[in-house]
Amino acid sequence: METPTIETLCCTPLFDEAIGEQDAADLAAVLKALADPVRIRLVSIIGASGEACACDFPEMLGKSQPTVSHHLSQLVNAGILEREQRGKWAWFSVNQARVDEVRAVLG
Amino acid sequence: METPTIETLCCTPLFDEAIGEQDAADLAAVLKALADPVRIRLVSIIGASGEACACDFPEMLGKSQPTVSHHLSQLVNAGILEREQRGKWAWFSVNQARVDEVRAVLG
DNA sequence: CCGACCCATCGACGACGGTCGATGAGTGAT
DNA sequence: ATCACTCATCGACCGTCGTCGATGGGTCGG
Repeated sequence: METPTIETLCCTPLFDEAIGEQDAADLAAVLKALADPVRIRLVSIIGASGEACACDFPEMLGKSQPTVSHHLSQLVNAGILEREQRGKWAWFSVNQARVDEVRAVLG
Repeated sequence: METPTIETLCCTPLFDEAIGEQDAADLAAVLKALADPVRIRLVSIIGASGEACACDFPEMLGKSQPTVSHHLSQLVNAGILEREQRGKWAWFSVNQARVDEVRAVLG
């Protein structure tokens, strides 16, 4: 060995990797879907109400209808919301299992 | 009243607001700090190791030193990591209380 | 069949975020 | 004092994201 100096003493005992690179990317994707004020309020309102149709959100949130639709899509794609079409209206509910999944990883 | 038609039947019983607008913004800020693959791996490694100095991260993560420093700052600003200077080295540890805070909101 | 309504998609724009090379402040050893 | 080393900050680049107006596909009532 070539004369080990002080820098080899810094931090050798480091857990190599607690979470895999792929798992980290997957978790980041879900968290990114939640990391927006509008989307948090959407999940909060829908969760508290059990289910809700999209028609009320633009006024409640002060956002345009396309913007709300965009956010709802993000949440559905991330598996956080479920979407169900009822005639003219689109109804949404929270996929609690998915939320619990995230909570579990943080523990 | 002006002849209530079918659209008034859509979704009147809606919880007005489960989470405040300000609280939503605050929570979004913390989640945004976590919503990145590199930062998740950082928190994971540091959490599993108890504490860790910044010197090993560039090689472990395959990212440049400025990039790692940038991500560590984000996490410290969000209150997720604690920073402690020890001579030349900067040591980081996980603020578990902050993480539990997030977990609690998701429940 | 036609008009009204709900909602997703598209296109565009401005703002934000991750990344890196270069630089500088601070520390410790010689 | 000088040098080597660690790490934060700066400036720049470019991709991503939140937002909205306009458009279009579906659904219901008349």
